Amino acid sequence: MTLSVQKRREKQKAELRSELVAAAHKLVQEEGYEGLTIRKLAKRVGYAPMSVYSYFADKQDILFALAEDAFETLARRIEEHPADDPVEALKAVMTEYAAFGLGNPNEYRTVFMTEKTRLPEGRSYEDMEESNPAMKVLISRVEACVAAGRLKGDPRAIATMLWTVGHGTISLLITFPFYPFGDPEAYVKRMCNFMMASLSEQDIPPLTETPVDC
Amino acid sequence: MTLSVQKRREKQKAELRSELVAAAHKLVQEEGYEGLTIRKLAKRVGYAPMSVYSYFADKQDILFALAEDAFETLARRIEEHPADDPVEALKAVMTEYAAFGLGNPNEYRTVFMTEKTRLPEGRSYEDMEESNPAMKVLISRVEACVAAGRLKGDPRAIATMLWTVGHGTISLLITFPFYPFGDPEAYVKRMCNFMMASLSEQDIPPLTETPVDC
DNA sequence: ATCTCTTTTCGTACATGTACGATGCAACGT
DNA sequence: ACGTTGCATCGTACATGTACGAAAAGAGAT
Repeated sequence: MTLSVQKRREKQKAELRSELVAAAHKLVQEEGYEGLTIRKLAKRVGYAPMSVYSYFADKQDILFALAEDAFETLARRIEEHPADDPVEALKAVMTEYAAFGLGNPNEYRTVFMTEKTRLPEGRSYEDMEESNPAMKVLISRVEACVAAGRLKGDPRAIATMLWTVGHGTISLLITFPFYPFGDPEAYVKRMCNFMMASLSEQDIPPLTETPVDC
Repeated sequence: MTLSVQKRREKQKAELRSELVAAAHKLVQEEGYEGLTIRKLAKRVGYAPMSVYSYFADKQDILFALAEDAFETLARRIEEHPADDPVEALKAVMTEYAAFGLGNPNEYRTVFMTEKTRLPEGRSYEDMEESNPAMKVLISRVEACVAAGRLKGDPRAIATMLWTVGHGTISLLITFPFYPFGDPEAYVKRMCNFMMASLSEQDIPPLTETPVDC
């Protein structure tokens, strides 16, 4: 029964890992994001500091795990959102996404604004789409708009452009809170409406490998 | 001559500071961005590590100083750019800006993607516009487009929206190089052209403090 | 039961940013 | 000339992430 032993080991390891994530979560709740240190986390679960590295490659890996939890909450909130009109449904993705980013700047930052030295255990962008539930629902709602004739063009390209603008909006609002964007929510809605109005009047070609002249 | 003494002191200090910046620059050239440490920098100029803190508040401050140099180069490159048509001149700002960001990801990151705990010695967004030469030229070229009747609406709002999209484009390209945007330059041009086409068909209202419903 | 090999745990050590306070020096008031 | 005051310099110390390798624990073969 070598296999079953292997499995048990892996399950144990996964359990300990999520115990660590839970402890990290609590630590962040109690002492703030910068209060999360390897040593404190280890002490919480009764480990030696270096033992944490049996479960996480480095500190970033822990932060990613925390952020992943948060993003799952986001995906759930998006799904729960009413979606009568396909365009409104798509707008809801962007506004929920923005609300999440503004409400969870640390998590947003670790996922979307930190250097990706190594992609976390995955290998291609497909992992990113798989692992980022928000991206999946974004594409599917773009496809719904295209199917309904409300948008025209390549769904992936449209989704990528929406992502680009949404990310630009959120990350600037996070990084420069003192810049006079005006009301953050109003600015998010402005960009969202602007994009939908603009996209609905153009046929968006697929993303291409070859450079194109101006 | 109390004043002259004061001035001399300040000048000396400024000189030493730029000597430090120069040394930091050389260090980065030679050993890469993460090779820049306070201790190495201090050793280069024959100081004790802690003496560096007489000239910089912290390490971020040094990185900002390095980035400022780089951004001045960017501003110069933009100014040098041919600008027959006002719309083309505006597009040139975005493409040059993007080329700079993609070519100097570290500097771009320190200025636009790191947490702003304390704004560097300044106090309001005006400092940011003053200190960021690229922003100044962006606004002035937007104003030129509005004056020429090629764009309609509030120049600051238009510039901010362009900045938002440009930043989203650059920062995603920097952060997710493996995502299939296609050719980076092509993607930059796509977003640039898309924005100009879209903006030219809408009247952009000023940024507002009050939230607006959808 | 004993030995071997793998995996998990952890002790030690190091580089780094930086807080705190001491030291020395230069300008100034008397 | 002399004490005072302010400031530049720096020595020491600490928290932190983490590399390296040792110790311990567990599984399988004999």
